[in-house]
Amino acid sequence: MNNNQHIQLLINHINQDVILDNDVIKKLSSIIVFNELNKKEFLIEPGETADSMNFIVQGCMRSYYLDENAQEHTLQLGIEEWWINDLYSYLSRKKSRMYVQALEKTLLIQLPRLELEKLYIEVPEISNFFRIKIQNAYVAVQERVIDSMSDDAYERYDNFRKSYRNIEQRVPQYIIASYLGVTPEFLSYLRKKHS
Amino acid sequence: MNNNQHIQLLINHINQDVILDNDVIKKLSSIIVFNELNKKEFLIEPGETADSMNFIVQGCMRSYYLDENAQEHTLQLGIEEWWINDLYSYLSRKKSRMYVQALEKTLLIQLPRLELEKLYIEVPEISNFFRIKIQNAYVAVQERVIDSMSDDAYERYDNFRKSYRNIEQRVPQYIIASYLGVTPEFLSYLRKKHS
DNA sequence: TTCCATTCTTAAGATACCTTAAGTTTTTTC
DNA sequence: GAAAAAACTTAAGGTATCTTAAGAATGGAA
Repeated sequence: MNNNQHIQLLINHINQDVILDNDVIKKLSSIIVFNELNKKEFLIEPGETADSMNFIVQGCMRSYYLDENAQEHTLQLGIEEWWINDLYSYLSRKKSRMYVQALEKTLLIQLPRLELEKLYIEVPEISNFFRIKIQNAYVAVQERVIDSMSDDAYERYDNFRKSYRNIEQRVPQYIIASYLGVTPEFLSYLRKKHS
Repeated sequence: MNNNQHIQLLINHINQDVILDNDVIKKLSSIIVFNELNKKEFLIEPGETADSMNFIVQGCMRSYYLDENAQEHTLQLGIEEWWINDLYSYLSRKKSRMYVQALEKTLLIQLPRLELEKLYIEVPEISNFFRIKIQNAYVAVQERVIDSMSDDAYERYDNFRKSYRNIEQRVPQYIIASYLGVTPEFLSYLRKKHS
């Protein structure tokens, strides 16, 4: 695949929510930065500030943080046509406390914050699109709070498999466990019990 | 207290984040709606759509939802000078699945969405202010996900007391339990054990 | 002031989930 | 293709939290 096809993937994705004309597509294309990450490579590490929106063209990524006991907790997973970021750092412009990492060799389209914000002024559709994305991110996080309070671990795992059918096979189980908030051993036990 | 003093409370609150001149204050004042709720009265119930931003002038409120087993789960608590809402419903304009309820006789200042959005166009400071509030809401929810994965129930209770010192005394313990994600019996047990 | 409803506590027994440790399987590296 | 590293499984024993049920304390209404 060449860069034009990659850009087309992004345009099609955005077109699902708002309509972009050719002029806007040209403007948007002009601020795109491609970034290729190897497996296990970090896009963001604690102390850095997230300064772009990141669209996965090809590959698989996650964001996670380490608690006081150096335990990993995965906050977000993403594959092709998902956005990945530390949205907190991006929005607040403060230093991240998280890692954003490639789980496979991954190709990203990045939209730098400063140039994107200039585009918002000229192109309300782009502004609307990211407003919707940020709303969705809020809803997704709130859903997790709700789930973590009302569901037990197996129900959460079951929900996860339904919502992320394509992701499950590509991600090690210990990372799924760290997303669900259980130990890998307990997830393994649950899988056996319900199989 | 009279309405002008109540409006002043809101203005002072907003002034902590952005600077409003007299002209803006006049415009903002003109869209304010006061709303008084009795104890246990609902501001929002499932099926309704949140159509205003709601600032607590006096009183205490919470938002919660019921899971499949009719268990209450408290998502947000607020007292004087806090905002309370179902932000998901407000932002997405979809029907709420939550209750937003007064825990005491409560006086609100409401800013209707349609008029507020008109103001955003004229007054970027107001738009910025709510952008910051929504960012903060996102961060707060994400903090809860992180806490629920890394802390045990007593740590969460301890964090809650530090963050919401003024709220703890005004809210029944079973509601705090439903915020922390534990049973009231277990919270009672924890309090005794650590006292 | 009394009564009824609401909230809080206590305790016993049950369950979900964790810790540790060891062995097995799969993936990566050279 | 062999060796090393990473990921997964199993199982035993422990801890955190829940369920149920009953009684005690508190608060609101008449």
